[in-house]
Amino acid sequence: MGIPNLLRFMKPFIEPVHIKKYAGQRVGIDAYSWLHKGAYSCSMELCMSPKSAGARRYISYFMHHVNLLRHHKVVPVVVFDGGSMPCKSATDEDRHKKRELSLVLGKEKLEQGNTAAAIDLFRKAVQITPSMAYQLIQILKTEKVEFVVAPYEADAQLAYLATLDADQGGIAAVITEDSDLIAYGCTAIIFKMDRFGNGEEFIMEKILETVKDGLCFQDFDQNLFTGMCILAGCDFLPSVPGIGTKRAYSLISKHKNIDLYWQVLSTLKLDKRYSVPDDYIDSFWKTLAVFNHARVYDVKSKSLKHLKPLEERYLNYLAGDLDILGPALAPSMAKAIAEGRLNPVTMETFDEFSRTISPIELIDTSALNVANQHGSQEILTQESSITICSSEESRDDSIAFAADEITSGEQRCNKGVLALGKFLPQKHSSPAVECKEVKPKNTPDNNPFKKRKLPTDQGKVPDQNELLIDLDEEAVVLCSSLSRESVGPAESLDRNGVSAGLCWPLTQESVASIPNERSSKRQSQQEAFRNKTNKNKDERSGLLKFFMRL
DNA sequence: ATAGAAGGCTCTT
DNA sequence: GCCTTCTAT
Repeated sequence: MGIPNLLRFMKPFIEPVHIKKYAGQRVGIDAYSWLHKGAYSCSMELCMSPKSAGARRYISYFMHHVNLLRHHKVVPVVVFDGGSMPCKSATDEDRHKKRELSLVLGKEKLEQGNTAAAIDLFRKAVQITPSMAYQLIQILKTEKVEFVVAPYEADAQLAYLATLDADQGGIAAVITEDSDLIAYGCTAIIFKMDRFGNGEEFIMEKILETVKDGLCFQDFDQNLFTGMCILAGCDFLPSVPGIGTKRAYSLISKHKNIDLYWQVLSTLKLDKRYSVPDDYIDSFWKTLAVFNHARVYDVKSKSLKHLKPLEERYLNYLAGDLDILGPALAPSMAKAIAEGRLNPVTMETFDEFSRTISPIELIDTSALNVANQHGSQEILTQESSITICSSEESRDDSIAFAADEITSGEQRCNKGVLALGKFLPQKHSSPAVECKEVKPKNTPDNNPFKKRKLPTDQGKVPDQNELLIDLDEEAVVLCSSLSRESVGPAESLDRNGVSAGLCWPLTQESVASIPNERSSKRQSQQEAFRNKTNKNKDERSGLLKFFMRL
């Protein structure tokens, strides 16, 4: 993925950073990278029973990270991939086939009882489907998190947003794992951000002016930098065999002038050591055009734009063939895609039965089982309680868990705390008011946003084991990802049924600040919860309830 | 002998 | 993405 070895090559210019550096600013998120990481935590479930509650752990993972940003006052802007680029289809096919193979092999191993090997293969088989993205989008909507589905590459969309001012919907930096962002000329990128908010920062401006470890990009501009990336190999165009980041760098360094690319490419072609495919030069120009002028969605005009305005000279080497950027889309379509209503691959409306998932569902039922195992004593804390009413299995059980109590100062990720509560008997497995957030017109989706597809026959029937949350006058309902407290508990239980102590990624520092923060914030949170609660109540009429007494 | 590319295995909680 | 092996100088 991305440019092989580019990050290692650029290491001297990449510095540690904490997300709080961007407090008060908008930061873009490459949704795919978090979806993919989150999917590791439930790869088996995603492969074997995509509709189970367990298969949705990737959403919890994602929302945790979103909440980490919010905790640090960073405004997240989530960007999803849209349609696939024609020139990338070879790469995509390849990956897809490997994944399908792993899936088949994984199922075989599972049947043979070799779980370890199966899990291994399922991890390799994990794919991010449009359906997964769509489900996450429903959560983002209820959580009022800004998002946009790119017409094509999310990377291009992110790079575009990074060129805008915040008041125009722009972002100050991008969080991703994909080095393609560098090739797109993104100005500020945070790689490898962990659950505490620590990451590695790449600032384009610094790179272009600093000299370090024998590397000097002072004679480079953005365009040359992108050219170097392409020479080193990218998803759109494999490099000439034998050329990697180092040689790409020296090739560009040696010919730093306007006509450089012609010189670079001809020296390459003349060099007997390398065999340059005949169409390489042509492909090179086209790839450069993609990185420079990819189609992106412009929220202001609600239509497609180019990442950078098209110039005459690019039109030349494209020979007018703009289709390599992906087909142009009518504004109405671009808008529907961007807003997550239209599947960018099939151009069909998302299945109307795709369930709208309440944030509350993020609570994995396994958490309930855990609570059971541990007995209510152990999971009691005085401060708060959450009452959970599960639809089927736990109607008589008397337990729950809640959020709160982030104490132990010595550990940097402290105990997620369980509090008490009890399961309410379930009275209304009622024809629950359906969640009708989306009103599509036609048919089944199952079609991925992009490549990496997986047959996910979407259930038309809600899972039976969803949690139901009831409301109570004196209770404040927490919506799972609305606050630290709310998400903590569910996630703090790992799949072995043990409180994992990872309730919230807190640094020593932020742990120290919590008490004050909490008292001052509690009131407004209560208000917010109440509002939200009432709204949810109306909307979902009794589906999913989750109490917290304060 | 050495630099740089290519290939293999890992990644989550 | 990192670590190891391969290959060309």
